[in-house]
Amino acid sequence: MENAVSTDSTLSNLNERSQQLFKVLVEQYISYGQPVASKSLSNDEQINLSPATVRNVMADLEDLGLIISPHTSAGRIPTAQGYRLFVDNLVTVKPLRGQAVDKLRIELGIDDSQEALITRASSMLSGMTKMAGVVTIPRREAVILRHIEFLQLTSNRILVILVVNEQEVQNRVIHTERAFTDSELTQTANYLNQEFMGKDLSLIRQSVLDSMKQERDDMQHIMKMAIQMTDNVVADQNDDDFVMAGQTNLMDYAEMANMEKLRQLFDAFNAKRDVLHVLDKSIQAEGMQVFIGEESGYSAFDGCSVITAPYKVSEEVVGVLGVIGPTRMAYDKVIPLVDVTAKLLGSLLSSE
Amino acid sequence: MENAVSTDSTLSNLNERSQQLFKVLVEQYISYGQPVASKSLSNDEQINLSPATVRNVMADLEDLGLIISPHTSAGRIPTAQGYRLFVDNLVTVKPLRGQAVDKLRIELGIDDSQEALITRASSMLSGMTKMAGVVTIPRREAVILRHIEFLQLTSNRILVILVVNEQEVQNRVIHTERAFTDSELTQTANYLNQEFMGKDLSLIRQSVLDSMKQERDDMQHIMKMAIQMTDNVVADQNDDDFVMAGQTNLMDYAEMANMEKLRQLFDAFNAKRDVLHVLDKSIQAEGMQVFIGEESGYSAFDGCSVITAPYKVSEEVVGVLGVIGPTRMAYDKVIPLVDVTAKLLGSLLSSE
DNA sequence: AAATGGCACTCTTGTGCTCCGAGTGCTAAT
DNA sequence: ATTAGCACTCGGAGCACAAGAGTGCCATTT
Repeated sequence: MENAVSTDSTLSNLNERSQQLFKVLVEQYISYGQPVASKSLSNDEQINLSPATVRNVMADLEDLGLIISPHTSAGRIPTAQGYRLFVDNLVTVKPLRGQAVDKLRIELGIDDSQEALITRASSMLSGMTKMAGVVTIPRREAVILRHIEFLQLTSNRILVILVVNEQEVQNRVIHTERAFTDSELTQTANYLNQEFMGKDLSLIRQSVLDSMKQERDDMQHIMKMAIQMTDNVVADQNDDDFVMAGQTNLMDYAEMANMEKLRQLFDAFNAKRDVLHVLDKSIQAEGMQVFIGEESGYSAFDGCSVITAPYKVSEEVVGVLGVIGPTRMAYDKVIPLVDVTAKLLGSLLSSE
Repeated sequence: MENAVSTDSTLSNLNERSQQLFKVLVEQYISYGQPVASKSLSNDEQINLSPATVRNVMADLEDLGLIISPHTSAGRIPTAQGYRLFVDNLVTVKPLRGQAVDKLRIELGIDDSQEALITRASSMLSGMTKMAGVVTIPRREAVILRHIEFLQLTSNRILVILVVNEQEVQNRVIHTERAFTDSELTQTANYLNQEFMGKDLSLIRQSVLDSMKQERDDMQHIMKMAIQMTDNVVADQNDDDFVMAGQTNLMDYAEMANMEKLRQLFDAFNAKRDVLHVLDKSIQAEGMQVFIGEESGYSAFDGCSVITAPYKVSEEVVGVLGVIGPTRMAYDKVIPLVDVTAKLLGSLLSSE
C-alpha cells in the first residue's frame, strides 16, 4: 500500500496497549458516530484501564496525529491518518458467511446480459452497504474483430458496423469525399472480414496500414476509414464508463449535511472523470485499495472513503468495482463485501 | 390548461387592481425570495396605494388561497394555487432576443450526432436556467427498416443487427433451438432486405406473419426471430429514456435545503419513472405545460415546478424537453426559453 | 515507573429572558 | 373607498446562566 512506510513508522511508535486502545476508539466512533471519551473507552470490556490512564494514551495518539478533538470538552475522533493506520494494520475484517456469499451469487446470477449483471452488481453493493456502489464496464485488452459491415446512408455518409468480442456491436457514421458503389463497399467488407476475422483490432490496424502501401489507390480511402473506425473503437474503450447506484444513500449521512460539499461530490459523480481516475489507480494496483478522505487527490472526495477491488475474467483484470461512502464506515464489513463481489462478478462474467 | 376552470373562476373574483397587486407580489417574491410585505408593494412604482390599502387587498388574496403568510410578522408568499393563476393568466413572458436565439442555435448546432444534440440541449437548458434540464430521446412513430443482418455467434445464439431510421443501429442476441448455416442466415437476411427495406417495422411484422402461413417450414423459425426482434425494438421505443443535466444545480436553492426532500427528488430522477410520467403528460397535451408543486401528482416534486414543451420533427411530436426547478423560479424567462429550445431542437433534428 | 484519583478548567449545549423590528389587523378619521 | 394610527403578534438576536461532558495535569498510590 502506498502509505505503508509512514503508517508502519507510526505503528512502531505505538506499544501493544496503545494500538488496542486506538483500535477500540476507531471502532466505537464508527459504530456511534460520536467523539469517543476516555471514560467510554475505559468502560469497554477489552480495556482495563482507568479513564485517567486512557487520557494519557489518547494525548500521545493525538500527538501522533491519529486522533483529534473537535473541542476541549468533547472526546476524540480519528483523523484521516488514523483511519489509514486502522485500515492498514488494525482492522479485523469480518468475512462474509458462506451462506451470505451464496445469496450474493444467486442474486447476481439471475441476470443474463453483461450489462444487467454490471448494473445489478452495482446496486447490490449499494444496497448492502447503504452507500454508493460503482462498477466499471469490463474492458478486455484484446478487441477481436468478428464482423465488419459498411452501409451507405447518403452519397457521402457511410455507416460502419463493427461486431467485436462475441457480441458487442459498435457503429459510427463516417463522412467520405466521394461516393462509393454498393459493390465497392461489399467488396471491401468481404476483404476485411476474410482477412481479419478473429484478429485483434490493433493488429488489423497495423496490417491495413502496411498493405495500403502497395494496394491500389481505389481502396485507399475506404481503408483509411476502416482505420479511423478501429481507432475510434479503441479510443472508446479508453474513455470507459462505469455504472453507479445508490448515490442518494449518501445524503442520509450526517457528515454529508454540508450542501456545498455534497454538491461537489455529486458533480464529481456526474463528471465521471475524477471517479474514473480513482478507479484507475485500483486497476493498476491489481489489488484491493482503500482511499481515505482526500488521499485520492480530489477535494470532492474528502470526508469520503472509496474501497475498490479489481475483477478478473480468466486471470485478466477487466474492470474495478467498489463502494463510496463517508470516511466513517464499517470497514470491517465493507472490505470483505467488495472483495467477494469482485470475485463473484469475475466468475460470473467468465462463465457467460 | 387543465386547471383553467378553477383558475378562471378565481380570476373573476379579482378586480383589475387586485390582479395587478398580486402579480407584483409574485414577481417580487420570485426576485428576492423573501415574503413580501405590504409596505414593499406600496413602494413599487406600479402601485399607488398606501400599505394599509395593500393590506386589505392582501387579506382578500389570502382568503382566496392565492397567498399565505408564514407567520404573523412576515409578509406573504404565493401558494401553489397562486403560482398557477400567475402562470396561466398574469405572467408577462419576456421573449428571447433574436440575438440570443441565434446564439442558442449556433451552440446547439455544433454537434452532429443525434445523441450529442440531445445531451447538449439538456445541458444548455440547465446552464441557462441554473436549474435541471431534461430532454427525452426522440421517438418517431414510424420505424423504417434500412438493413437487417444475422450473425451466428455460437450454434444456438444469433446476433441480429438492425439499422433503422437512417442511422440508428439496434442489436440483440437471440437464442435458437437449432443451428443455422451461414447461407441460411444470409438468405433470410437478403430476403428481408429486398422485401422490406424502407418499410415500417409494424407493417413488416404483419407481412411476415401473413407470409409465414404459406412459407416453407424451414424459414419459419428464423422468421419468428425476426418478428421477435422487431417487437423488441418497438418495445424499446416505449420504455424510452431521457437525458438530464444539472441536477446538482438544484442543491443551491434554499428551498431544497431539506435533505429528506432532496433525496426523494434525486431518487425520482434516478428511477426515471415519475419524471417520465410527467413528461408524458406534456407529449400528450402537445403544447407547453407548467406543473407547479405537487400538481404533477408526485410528492417528490412538491416545492418544484416542471416546465415542458414537446418538440417536433416534420410536424410530428417526437419528444419533450423541459426544465425542473424550485416553484419559485423566473417563469417569465424560463417559459420562452423552453419554448424556443424545443423549436430549435426540432428544426435541427429535422435538418439532420 | 506506571497507573490512578482528584480537581480545576474549558467548552458546548440548552434554557430562559429581554428587546427590537417587521408586519399585520382593526378602527376611526378623511 | 382610502388611509393614518395604533395595538398586537411573532421571530430572531443577544445575553446570562447552569449543567454536563471531557480534558489536562498534578499529587498520590501501587
